[in-house]
Amino acid sequence: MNIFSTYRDHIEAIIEKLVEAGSLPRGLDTARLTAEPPRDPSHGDISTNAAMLLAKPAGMKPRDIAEMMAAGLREVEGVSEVEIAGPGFINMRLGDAVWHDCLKVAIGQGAAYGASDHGAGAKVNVEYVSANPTGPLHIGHARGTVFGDVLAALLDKAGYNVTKEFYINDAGTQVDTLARSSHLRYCEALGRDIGEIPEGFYPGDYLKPVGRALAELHGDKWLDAPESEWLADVRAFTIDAMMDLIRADLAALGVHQEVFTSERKLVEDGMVDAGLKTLEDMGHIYTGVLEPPKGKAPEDWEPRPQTLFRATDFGDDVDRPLKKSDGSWTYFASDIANHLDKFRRGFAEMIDVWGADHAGYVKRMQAAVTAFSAGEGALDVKICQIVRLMDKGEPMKMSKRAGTFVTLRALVDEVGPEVVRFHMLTRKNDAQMDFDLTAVTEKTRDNPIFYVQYASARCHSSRRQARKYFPNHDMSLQTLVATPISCLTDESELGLIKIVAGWPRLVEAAADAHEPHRIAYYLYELAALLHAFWDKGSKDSSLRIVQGDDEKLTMARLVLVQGVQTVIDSGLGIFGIEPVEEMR
RNA sequence: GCGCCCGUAGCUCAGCCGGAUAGAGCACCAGAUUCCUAAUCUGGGGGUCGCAGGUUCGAGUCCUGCCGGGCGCGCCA
Repeated sequence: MNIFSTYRDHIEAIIEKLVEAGSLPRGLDTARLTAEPPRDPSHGDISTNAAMLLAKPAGMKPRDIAEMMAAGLREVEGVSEVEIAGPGFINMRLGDAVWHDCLKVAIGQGAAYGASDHGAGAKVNVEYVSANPTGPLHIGHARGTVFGDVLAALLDKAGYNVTKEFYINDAGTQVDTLARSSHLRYCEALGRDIGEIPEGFYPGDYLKPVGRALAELHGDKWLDAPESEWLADVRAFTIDAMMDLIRADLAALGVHQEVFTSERKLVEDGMVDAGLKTLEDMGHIYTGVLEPPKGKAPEDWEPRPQTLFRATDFGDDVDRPLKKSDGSWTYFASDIANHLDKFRRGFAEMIDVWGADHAGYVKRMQAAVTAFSAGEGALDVKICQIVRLMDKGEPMKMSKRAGTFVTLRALVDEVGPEVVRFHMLTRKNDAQMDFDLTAVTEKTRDNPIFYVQYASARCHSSRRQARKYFPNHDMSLQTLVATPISCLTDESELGLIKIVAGWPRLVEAAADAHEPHRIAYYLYELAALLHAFWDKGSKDSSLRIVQGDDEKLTMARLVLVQGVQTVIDSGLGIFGIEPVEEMR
């Protein structure tokens, strides 16, 4: 149940009645009609723009429409007060009982609270991480990984049918380099002195075990063999090993993706040829010559006829090449096949999470999706800006020599997966952000994850206290749901309840906007209200949660606390974080 | 040269597909504290929302042009 959409329905019904009565003209468009909490709570609980929205098409004054609607709204169950304000806002106040009901519904649903069928089970594909399989994940992957994972969880919560996908870039020249590097380690494992790892090879120690495994499996048959004999086998073996490494890194962060699509396999299975054939049949491919980029022409640039995709027909700036000069497909070509494959698997809605350095690639990919799906498919690309790793307010230099934090795993080991997950979502994805190793583990209000967890701990603490005072009182969820709570009328109590009641709406809005960071801000706000309420109890003991001499009031307050806990559980659940019960 | 992203308080950032006097945290100043604890709370000062136009009942939010910062710009992925 979403209280705001419930009242939006009431508003629409009233408009309909006014139309029937001839007070408003027929055919009014109410798509942009809102029923939302006003920014300033003193204006009421729910505000609607209906009168202002309808004024022009109806040819009437906003305030006249507002007057008519206000009369109707006053009759709606649960509405205690209706006011017309400003240029024609209609502000409603709801009776306490409405909010009390919301609270009961919330705790009754537990951690599932906020889940809805908003997405109507529509299939959505979220592709994220998608790193080159050439080594362990590094710090730069952290943000996009967490972002994609939590966005997927958020969409799932909002009622979409979500698939979490990893696209393996295993078809380019970089995996040949990987194979050669791996072969070097294989030689090393067989006792050959390889000296320093030469330029142009991957130097990481993580290839040593791969070399040893190759030696064990294949003996010395590739020791002095020409590359053509071992490259494919070594490459396949090493990519598998790297993917195991990456999957382990992801698991350490709490990330588990379901589908891993191999670029190489797409190419080998002929998916790229078939996909591009589709585009060609639609007339979106031609052979032409591109202009050199202005201002920054490559030195060896020379005009050359190429196989091009008509990206300019779909909003891109220039047409994009699909084939390299050696005749093989470009990365873009196989990525088209990748997205076409997803589309054919039933995903009309696709979301890709990319790093900032890929921003220039967005338009062409969206153009391609629009082209091959004839406008039926939609691709949203979420660009995650870079994260500056800091320590005590100073940027950390990340050279491989000095840096112990170049790998994602090292970061997770240092501060814990939950801190990484939460902190990466405390900013909009397209804003740059800092990750301060010291600050994220500090126990202060400045550290959002701590602040929220502290609120969770206080909720549990109050229950523990209550049990001490009333050891015989059943405090199960069933009992709490049946507990009378009409005594919760203090402003701070109702404020908390309203935030709890607003949770389903927030989940829907965050899901629609593909903006998981809104969850973090909401939880922070909820925590702030709880801490404020808690502190009020130390000034006015009648507001303390646990009232040693008033069992009924204590139980009612526990319902409130349970509501707060429910939202924290639900929100942290989306983040993949376990709420704490105590912080001692 | 072109494209994308960003520009809101001294600092770091929110601002819910245009809405009512622009919000937090940090820092600074002054106070509070029997439940989880000075790890928290209350109050205060502080902003021409980069600049200039435009769209309309109404713009931090949409459009155009500038300024400043970041990223990218055939045969890398």
